[in-house]
Amino acid sequence: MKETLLALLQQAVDQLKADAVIPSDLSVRLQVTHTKDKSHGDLASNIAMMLAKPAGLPPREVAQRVIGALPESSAINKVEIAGPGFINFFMAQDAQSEVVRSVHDQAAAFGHSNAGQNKPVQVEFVSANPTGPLHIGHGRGAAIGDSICRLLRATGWDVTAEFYYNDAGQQINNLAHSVQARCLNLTPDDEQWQKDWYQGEYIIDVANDYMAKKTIDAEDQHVEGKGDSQDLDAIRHFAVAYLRREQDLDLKAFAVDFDNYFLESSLYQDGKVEETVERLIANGYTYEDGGALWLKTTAFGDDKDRVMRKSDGGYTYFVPDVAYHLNKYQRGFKRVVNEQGSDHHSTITRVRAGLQALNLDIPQGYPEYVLHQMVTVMRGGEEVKISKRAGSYVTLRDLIDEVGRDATRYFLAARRAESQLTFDIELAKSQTNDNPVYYIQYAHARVCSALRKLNELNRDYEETLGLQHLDKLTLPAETDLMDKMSQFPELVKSAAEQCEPHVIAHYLRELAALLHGYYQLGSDQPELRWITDNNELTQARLCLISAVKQVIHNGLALLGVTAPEKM
RNA sequence: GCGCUCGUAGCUCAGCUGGAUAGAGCGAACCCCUCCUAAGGGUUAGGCCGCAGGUUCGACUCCUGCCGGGCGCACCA
Repeated sequence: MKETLLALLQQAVDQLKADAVIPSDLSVRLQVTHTKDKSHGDLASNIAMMLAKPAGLPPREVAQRVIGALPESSAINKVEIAGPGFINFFMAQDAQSEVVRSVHDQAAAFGHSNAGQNKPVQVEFVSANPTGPLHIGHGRGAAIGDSICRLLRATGWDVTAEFYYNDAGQQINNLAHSVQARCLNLTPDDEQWQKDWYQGEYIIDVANDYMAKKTIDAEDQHVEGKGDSQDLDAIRHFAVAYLRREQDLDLKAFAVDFDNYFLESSLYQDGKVEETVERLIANGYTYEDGGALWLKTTAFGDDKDRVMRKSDGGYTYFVPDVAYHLNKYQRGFKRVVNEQGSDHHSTITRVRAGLQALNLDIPQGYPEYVLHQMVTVMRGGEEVKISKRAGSYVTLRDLIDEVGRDATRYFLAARRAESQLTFDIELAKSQTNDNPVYYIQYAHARVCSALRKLNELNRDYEETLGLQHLDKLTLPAETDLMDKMSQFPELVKSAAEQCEPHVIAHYLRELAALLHGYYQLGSDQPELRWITDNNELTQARLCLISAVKQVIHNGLALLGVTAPEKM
């Protein structure tokens, strides 16, 4: 419907250029919006106000000219000039109802597009250190990152979801020592216990399994516990494998899948870190000072230069990061999205600076970042404090077990990434209308329920017949639903472009509200029920609500939330 | 102190990359089940969009400066 109008407007603009009302070389960005207020029609354009200046005419007069140049179309019922110069379009009913047909035709693909033209994009998210279970912050990253992947896939991108394991740094040494200490039956109260060791209970489990010579059996790794408390390398190897498996299981329970797992250690093994460093040196962006090797990140907008190689010979964390992103680029990912916690935002400048300093024509804004803010967990009005060192924190697994996967995913993805998020466990668990997840899912189930009811009445759902009688759907509640559904494809497109899954969550809440309102009409006036004595009308209505059901299904799928048939 | 980010109804949040009188939900006050799930619907109340300037036909949206919250400012990750 919107596309139709855009095409018509384009013709009108071309005509105005031909008539020399506006300069022929003027590039015009056509804008058509869905109106908030139905008295303003269905769609509106601000084109006249945009063209007022180049045309040298008052906006309302330009509007008159645009309308005059508009080709005849059966899709448009009425056109009005309003306010400062808006052109309001009242669309014909059959132009509105065509969306119902589209949904039936395209089904699960409705809302999808080929905007990405099958180009490769890599999305890196979660990327937690394998030093402990995933917590709610990782959960937010997982929910957002995975939804971004789904959005990009839906819009025609060739997506690779990747998890980067920092399995080579100091944190891993701390992990190994922590496990070793537990193997030796040390506790955090002992004098030998160092303060940067991990105190969590799970470390004891790792130590016990290692000593019991258990085997870690996962997709890409098979590691046996050696049972030797003196072999730190073996402990490290086992502990990392153990925790990676735990994290994988958590993610699986969260319905988050990765196409690739990338190990930081492999960058060292393959000499990629050395290679990167040498290239940076060769390009003249480094210097030695105080026994350390520095990168001139200030040449690329950083506050100060950064140490690459410490005086003890070790690399700082961002060096393998640069090597890793070079690797991404060389793997052919011209577009990369990194979803991570905003507490890591200082890496952005460094990684980008490092990539620029390689002189390989990697674009300046590479890679893209989506940063999410912290999550505060509330239980019964009390904040649940998260402290990793002390081992007392809300794990993702706990949340999934207590709250459920769907609600957890929805709540973590329903807010803009940049805003802080308060996760209310009681609210997420509640199965009432307070809870948007159930509200939306119920709308889906409600349609399913109506179709079941039809069967109980020994009547059939006749889709073809219904689609032939969509013109009978003229109630405001019905056209509102059509209008809302017709917005879905553009919404998905923009959500994917902006990497903003939360808009899908909000949209679904609104669509569900319209559906519930439509249902409720039948309480007051039986003739407004979905199932009536008039079969043609009934079938048309069933087509409409089936379409809504499909759109809710498609939208929830983008968030990784299920759409139950029954609740 | 510097950088990033946020500041919209009592609370939790939207506001489509500048558009028409700022929207939802919860909470508050009422109202609606002989009816396809009341896991629902309706009505009312509630706002100097943090503050002050600027940009223009037009600003919650863009720019600048303050104020306030979060995060980050290591030869840590």
